[in-house]
Amino acid sequence: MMPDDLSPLAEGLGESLSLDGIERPADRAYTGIRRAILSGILKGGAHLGEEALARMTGTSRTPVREALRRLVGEGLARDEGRSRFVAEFPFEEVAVIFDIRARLEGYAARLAAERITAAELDRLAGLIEEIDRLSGPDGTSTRIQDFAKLNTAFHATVLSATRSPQMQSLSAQATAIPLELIKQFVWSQPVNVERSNRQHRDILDALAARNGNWAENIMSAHILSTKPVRPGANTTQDTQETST
Amino acid sequence: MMPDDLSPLAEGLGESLSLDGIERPADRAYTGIRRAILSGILKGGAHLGEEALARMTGTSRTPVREALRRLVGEGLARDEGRSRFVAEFPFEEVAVIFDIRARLEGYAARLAAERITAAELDRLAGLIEEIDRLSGPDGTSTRIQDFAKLNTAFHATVLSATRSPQMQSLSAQATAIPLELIKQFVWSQPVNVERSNRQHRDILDALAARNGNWAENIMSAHILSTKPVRPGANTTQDTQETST
DNA sequence: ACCCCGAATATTGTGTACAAACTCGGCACC
DNA sequence: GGTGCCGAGTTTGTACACAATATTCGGGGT
Repeated sequence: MMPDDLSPLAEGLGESLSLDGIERPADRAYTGIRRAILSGILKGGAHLGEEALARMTGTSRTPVREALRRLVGEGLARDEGRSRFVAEFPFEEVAVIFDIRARLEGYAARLAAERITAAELDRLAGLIEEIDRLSGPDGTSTRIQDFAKLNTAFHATVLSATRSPQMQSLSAQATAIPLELIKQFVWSQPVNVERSNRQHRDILDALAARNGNWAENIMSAHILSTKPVRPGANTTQDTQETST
Repeated sequence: MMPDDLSPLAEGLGESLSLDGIERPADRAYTGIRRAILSGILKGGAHLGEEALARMTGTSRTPVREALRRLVGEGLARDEGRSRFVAEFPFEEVAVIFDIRARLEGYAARLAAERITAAELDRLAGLIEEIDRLSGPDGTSTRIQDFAKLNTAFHATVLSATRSPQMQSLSAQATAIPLELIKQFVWSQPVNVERSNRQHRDILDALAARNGNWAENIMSAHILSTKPVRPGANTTQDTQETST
């Protein structure tokens, strides 16, 4: 049975990897709006009108509404009165989010150290090698997009090794930040890719050793090492209120 | 001093104060389903049929749908295939959630120590006194419901003192757990109310002293002191993988 | 007897119509 | 000339109708 009803305006931006080839409106609306926010097409503070988003994503208002609810829940959009707006991330807030991630994913690494499987450890090792291959050939940058993908996969693997739905849900929320901000602050320095991967190796070692304390602390340090620095700050102190 | 500070997550057990007596269907659906889950009326693993919930809450499927999305986002419901089910909280997961809360709210206390206002400090002091009055007159228990409300208000005040929407959103999610489980594990021992309030006083002192390190650690300890213990465990070790 | 296939049923997904609430602008009245 | 009220337009909220899909049960075939 072939669905002859291939969506009329199917081209759009959607290059989804849906297994069936079709993509349900709800997903298209959600991923479409989300990507628009994360990529900066929809800027912080922009009004999220349902009608306009429905046109933009090629669906109707119903899927858009549900997408908006989810986005509000994830912190990418905010309710304000009756309508919704793209969440804004002032620098202070981004800094807080990184400190939260340091603690959250640190604890995740602790849990993972107890529960991770050999297969998952292998996968982490594979990802580390892939990242190495990225930074190996041509000097450093230009592949930031690829690095981001592999890096996300690495962290996602650790997260899923916790076997905790709450942990995964909370981390997902804490990780959802417009890339603009990250790129702007962190990934401007190309050296970070190699350092980051060295830390990945340490994390893998800690997990393989089943050393929860080590895993928590190295993961926490890993994330703090990527914490953005306020543009106008040259070197030390200032917003370094973090430690334990 | 109740008017100004209406924290977003103050709805815990709180009864909504419908101004006109009218309540919008969306709210009724959301709070209705949420309370049903938290109170145990809808048990873990129960199927959340939209039609049935619409009848139960006296609305139509549309508000129910949006409520379900939000609940999934909060971790109280889970998607499974096409439909939704009440989230289950095995003991291991509850333990993890408390460890997460210890870190999350601990960091919240650190932030609050930097940003809290005198008015908020006063409010905290007032709440502590109210809790004292609860446990003062008649021995201990029976007022667990009142304690829960004041305790929630205390923590919500600290959270809102962080001025961080993400922190508040994440904590709200980490705090949403069916009360059944908490009561069953933690509040069975009546002594905890007094000890808990002594810790509240310490937290207040740390905040008033603007000592972020102290605040983080005492808050973390406070939450860990209420962490459930596996029913079959008598005394020490076992699931005590937590520390830093 | 068992397996596979198909229809009937139940449940969710989507679109749309309509209602309610808010906004903004103009006009009248003070 | 300023202020307040009222109405048109816009946007969100709610309900319902219909479509699509999963599920279950029954029948027929091997």
